[in-house]
Amino acid sequence: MKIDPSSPKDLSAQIAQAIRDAIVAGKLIVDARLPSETELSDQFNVSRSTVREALKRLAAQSLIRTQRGATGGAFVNRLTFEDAQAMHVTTSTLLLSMNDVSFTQACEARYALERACAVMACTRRESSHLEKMKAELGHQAQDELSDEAFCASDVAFHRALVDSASNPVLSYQLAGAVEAMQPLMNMITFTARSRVKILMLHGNIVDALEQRDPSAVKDSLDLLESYTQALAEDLIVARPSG
Amino acid sequence: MKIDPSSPKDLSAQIAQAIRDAIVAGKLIVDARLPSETELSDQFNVSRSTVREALKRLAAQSLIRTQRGATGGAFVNRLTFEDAQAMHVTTSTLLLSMNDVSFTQACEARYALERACAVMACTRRESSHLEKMKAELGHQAQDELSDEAFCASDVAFHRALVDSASNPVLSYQLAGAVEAMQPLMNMITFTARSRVKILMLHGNIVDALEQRDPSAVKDSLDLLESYTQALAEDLIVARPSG
DNA sequence: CAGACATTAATTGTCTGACATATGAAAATC
DNA sequence: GATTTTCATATGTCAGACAATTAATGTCTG
Repeated sequence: MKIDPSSPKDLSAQIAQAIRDAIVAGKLIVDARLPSETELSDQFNVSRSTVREALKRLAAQSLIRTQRGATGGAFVNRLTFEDAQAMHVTTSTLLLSMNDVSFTQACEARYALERACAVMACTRRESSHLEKMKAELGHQAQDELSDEAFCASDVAFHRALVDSASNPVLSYQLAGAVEAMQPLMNMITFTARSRVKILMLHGNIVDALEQRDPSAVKDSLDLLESYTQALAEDLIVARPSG
Repeated sequence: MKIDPSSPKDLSAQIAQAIRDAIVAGKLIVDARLPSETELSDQFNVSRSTVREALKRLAAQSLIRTQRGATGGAFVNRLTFEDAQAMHVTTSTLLLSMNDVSFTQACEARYALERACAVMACTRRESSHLEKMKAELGHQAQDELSDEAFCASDVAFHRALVDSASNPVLSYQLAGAVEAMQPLMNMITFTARSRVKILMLHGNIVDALEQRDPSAVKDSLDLLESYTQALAEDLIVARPSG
């Protein structure tokens, strides 16, 4: 692991990259302990502060964890699906909010991915998944729900749908797409009538899943997508200024 | 933005979180300049080193960029699809390598997502996409290619397929799934015979896309998935120890 | 001997102050 | 007016110190 002091990049960035490469290449395996900060500063011939900045960069990516005390130090972290998913959601949310992606485009991507799960979910879904979805339906039927709460339940419903495909890799990949949509969905004002319609469409999805009917699931998702897009369309027409 | 000195979390982690929250909430917009490190250390009542560690954490997530000099400082970064995609690929790759995810599971997720693009690609694909895919086919036909190079071309082919759906949100989401598979694919030894077969299946996909035939694209992808899974199956049988 | 308690050593977390380096803007000079 | 110099400001790096945490070790006591 070599460092170039004349590189345009910060020393701490170079050191972080060197350690990251070692992890990706498998030279540092999970739970392996890195040399202490003092040892690293000797190896790289930089100050301890610089090493620490490098380690903080890696910690921000959940690549390492640190522990104080006698047997402490920095350890290669096992990246869990949970951690990765949380990072993915944050990144996706910011990506959408910072790049004025059209609602149409984001929505299209989301439903395209969800449809991909639908077929698998039909063969794999268990009763617990259906119960989770039905619980969310019950929640969405409450009149006094705020728009935000309605959207949050909507996200939970779709997360359950994705999870019912019983493939954690798929769930992880789709979490970003589904959850990152929430801020955009929150912009929609759901009237009582639109809520009833969405509830009905959600019900169709659950029914189709219950009967393990892939094409019915696909059709219900298509309808829901069209309706969501139409609601967003109305929003743009109603508020052309903002 | 408040900091709790008695919290179990590091001060630098708390400060990073506070600034991150401000960015996500839109209180700090793109290209906004953060207070200088000295000002931040006064505001949070911590030392400059602690502030710097917090800023490095944010920089590691591409949330800010820093610039030296008189008018320099830390600025809120516009997260580009390119940045987000690179981060997603790194995370996904590590996630798969650290959690002994089965080839079957990862492969299944990948093809499920690709199928989702297929329908859209049929209506949206442009000739440039087809040309890119055909170029990769030509590449894959070369006998002297190493297994690694063959896999790399395979990834490029599938990336082109995903991109031909012309939805950047979709491309971003799928890049992780497709590219993270490469290390797993690299474990497969591609015989001359299996290469010919894969080449043929890839050809079928391109043909179906050219004719804008969604069900034909889907069928070719199904065949390719089955064949890939079968190759992996052979690998496990042939090398049960490793 | 067993358990409670104190000591110690190792390690990260934080602070302080200094200097190096980069860079735009203002001032001085031609 | 154009060019050069100076300067102020900001991040990048370094060095050294102390605080806080924690496991291992040593010590005392019953």
